[in-house]
Amino acid sequence: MLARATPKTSDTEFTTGIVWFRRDLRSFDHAALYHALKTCRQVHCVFVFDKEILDHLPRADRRVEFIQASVVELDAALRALQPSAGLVTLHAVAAQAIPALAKTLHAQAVFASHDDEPQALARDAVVRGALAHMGVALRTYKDHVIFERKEVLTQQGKPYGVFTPYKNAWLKKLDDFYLKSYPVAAYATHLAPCERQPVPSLQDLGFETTNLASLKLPAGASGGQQLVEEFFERIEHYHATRDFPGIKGPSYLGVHLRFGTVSIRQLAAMAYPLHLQGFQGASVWLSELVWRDFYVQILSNFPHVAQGAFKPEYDQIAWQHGKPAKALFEAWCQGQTGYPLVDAAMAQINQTGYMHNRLRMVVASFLVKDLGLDWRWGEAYFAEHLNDFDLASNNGGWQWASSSGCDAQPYFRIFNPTSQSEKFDPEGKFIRRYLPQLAKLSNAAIHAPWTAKPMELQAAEVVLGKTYPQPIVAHDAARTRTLLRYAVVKKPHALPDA
DNA sequence: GTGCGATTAAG
DNA sequence: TTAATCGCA
Repeated sequence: MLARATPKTSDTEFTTGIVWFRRDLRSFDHAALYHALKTCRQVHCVFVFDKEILDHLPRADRRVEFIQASVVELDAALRALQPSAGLVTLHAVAAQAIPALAKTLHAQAVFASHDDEPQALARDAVVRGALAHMGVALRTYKDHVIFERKEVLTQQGKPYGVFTPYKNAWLKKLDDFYLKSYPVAAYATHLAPCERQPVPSLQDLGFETTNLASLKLPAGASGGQQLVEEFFERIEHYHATRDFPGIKGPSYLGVHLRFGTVSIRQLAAMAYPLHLQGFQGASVWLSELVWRDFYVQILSNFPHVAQGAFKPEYDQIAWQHGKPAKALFEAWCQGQTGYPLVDAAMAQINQTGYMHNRLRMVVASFLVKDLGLDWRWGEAYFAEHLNDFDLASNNGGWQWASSSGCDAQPYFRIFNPTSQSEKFDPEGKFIRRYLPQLAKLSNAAIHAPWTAKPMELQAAEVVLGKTYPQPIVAHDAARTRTLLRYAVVKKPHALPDA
C-alpha cells in the first residue's frame, strides 16, 4: 500500500503556540502539550502564578508550596526534553497575562487543559475572548479525567445522577484508546527556545514556608511517580485497608491528581488490568477514580451544586445559626468537640492538609448531623485546608454527607461518631497519634472518654473539660434534632428505617 | 450536489 | 476529546 495521503506530520497549522499549564504540572502524557507540539512549529510553555487565586489564600498554604516546587520541576523536565527549552513563569493575573504573552510572542494559538470549575470556566471565557479579539485561538483538551462533561450519558442522553449505573456505563465505554498516553518526547524539537529565568520563590510570591517538607508528601512529577510506585505495591490490599485511618492503605495521590503531577490515564491504565484480573483492591481503587470522574461530571452538568443542594428541597433546611452555631463550628475546626475520632481527624487536616477519606465522612456527618451546621461551612473549611482540595469531589462529598447530593446517603442515616471510631480505629492507633493527651486511655475508653470510670481517667492523666473537652453535643439528642430538622425534605411515603 | 447526524480514527 | 469521513435524505 503506497501513498496513503500522509496525514498531519508536516502540516503545522501554526508557527507559534503557547501551552498554558494550570492543573497539569507534568511534561509527559499531556493532551494540550501534545496537540501544541503537533500543530505548532514553536511551542512556548508558560505557568502563571495567578494573583486572582493566590491573593485570596492564607499566607502559609501548603498547596502554593507544592505548586511552586512542582513548577520548578516542570521547568527542569522541559529542559530535559529539549535543552534550549523551558518554562516561562509569571506572577500576574492570568486572564490578562496570557493574552499579553500571546501578543509578545506573536502566537497564533494557546493550548490548555479543560478545567470545569465555575471560576476557571469564567476565567477561560475571558481569555478566549481577549485572544479571539487578536485572532488567536484558545484550544482546550480533556486531560484530568478519563470521561468528562457529556461523554457518559444515559440511554435518554441525560447525565447520570446515580453512581452505580454511571460506573457501569463508564466501564463499558472504557477501552485502551482512552488509557493511551499522549507521547510528548517524540515532538520535543518543537519546544521553543526559552531564556532561562528562575521560577519565583515562595517568598517572591509573598508566601511563607509551611511544614510541607516535613510531611511525607513529595511534590512534582517525580514525587507523584514515587507515590504511584509505592501504592501499587499495596493496591491489592486496598479494599481491606482503606477504611482504617491508622493503616497505610490509601494511595495519597489526591494532591498529585489535583495538580496533574500524575496522569489519570497512567493510573487508570495501571489499575484496570489488575481489576480485570480480579484483584479486589484494584477494583475498589478504580471505583474511586470513577467517583472522581462522576463528581467532575456532576459539577459540569449541574453547576448549581457549587452554590446549593443538588436536590433543591434540601435548601429548605434551617441550619443552626448565630453565635452558638459559630462556637460549635469553631470547636469542630479546632478539633475540640470531645469526640476523639472527630478531633483527631481535625488535628490531621490542621497539621498536614490531609485527612483520611473515611474520616472526611465522619467529620462531615458530625458537622451536619450532630452539630446541625450548614454543610457549606465544612465544605469551605476543607477547601481552604485540604492539599488535594478539588471543588467537584469536595462538593460531592459534602453533599453526600448532608444527604442533599445526587446518590447521597439518606437523610436519616446518621453516623454514630463513637461506633465509627470503634469500628475503624479499634485500637485507637490513629486517635493516639493525633491526640497524645488521650494516649493512655484503654482501647475501650478511648473512643468515648466521657464514659470512662473516674479511676481510669485519673490513671490516664485525662481531666475532662481540662486536658480534653467534654462532648459539645450528646449524639442521641443531636440525632433526634436532626431528624426534625430534615423533616422538611421528607417525601410523603418515605419511612425512616431506623 | 449538499448537508447534517452517525460513525470511526487517533496520543 | 477532536477531526475526518460516511451515508442517507
